[in-house]
Amino acid sequence: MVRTPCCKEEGIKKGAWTPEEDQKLIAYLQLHGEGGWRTLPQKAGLKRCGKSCRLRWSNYLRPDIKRGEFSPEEDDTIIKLHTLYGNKWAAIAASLEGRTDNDIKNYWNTNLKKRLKQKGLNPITHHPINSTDQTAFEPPKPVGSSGSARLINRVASKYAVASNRDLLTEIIIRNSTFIANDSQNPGHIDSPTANSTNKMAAESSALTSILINTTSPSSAFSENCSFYDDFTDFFSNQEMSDMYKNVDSFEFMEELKGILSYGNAGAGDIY
DNA sequence: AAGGGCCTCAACCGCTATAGA
DNA sequence: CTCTATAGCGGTTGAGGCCCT
Repeated sequence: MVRTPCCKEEGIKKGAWTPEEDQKLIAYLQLHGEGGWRTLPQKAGLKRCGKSCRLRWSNYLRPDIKRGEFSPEEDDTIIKLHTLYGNKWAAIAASLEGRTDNDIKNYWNTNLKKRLKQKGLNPITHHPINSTDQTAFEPPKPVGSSGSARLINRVASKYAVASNRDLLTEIIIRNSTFIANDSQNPGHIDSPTANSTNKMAAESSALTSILINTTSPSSAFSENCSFYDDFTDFFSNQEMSDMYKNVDSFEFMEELKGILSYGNAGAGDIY
């Protein structure tokens, strides 16, 4: 399709916008509203292409744009949504009021990506770097699998060596409690078709089974782990999907990483 | 003080999607 | 259905500021 170039005409200014240009654009848009970007520059007295005007407005001048530092809550949201969406900046921006996709993209590339790397996580997959266990570290599936169960698989196979069994037990059970509570939240799951007590019992049972039966943890967790399988007996696909969206895997991961002997996995059993 | 390297982020580029004539 | 204008998206660039030597 042949398109008329929007920014290649003679006399079109490029580069940083001056305060005068901003004022002209704001004044015009306040008077006439958004739209008609192609003819806007001429009408507003700007030597810019329409696209440049639109971007300047939508990324910088719009009154509802939030500027300044990102809060820790926003950081968390971006990281979590990046796990789900990847580099879909517009989708991520939709969940952060006042932030533009450009802002988030820049912030990700300059801050969050580095932060994940420093924590030993691959910023693309969000999985621990240098993992060789592809079974346990497969990319997340958006539907039909439980984030928490999968996470436990990963954590267990990677970090269980030289870990403190009691702490691991406590954390996983707490995480299971969270899931059970979440299932009772009418905003998340349509109806409590499965008894949440049974769910917790199933999870605890699966967990106990894993912990008791695992004597060579690095392979046993991923190869023999029945945790995910047990989950599927008690949760519908929709519930699994909802759980995946809502379980706070990153907090969970961070907590585990702080406690387990991360990066120091030598030979040994869970003790 | 100078200058070189690094970092940040606004802006641009190229492309696709969508609406409407 | 085709074509054009516009909107939107994600990747990339480069100016300017900061920091370190």
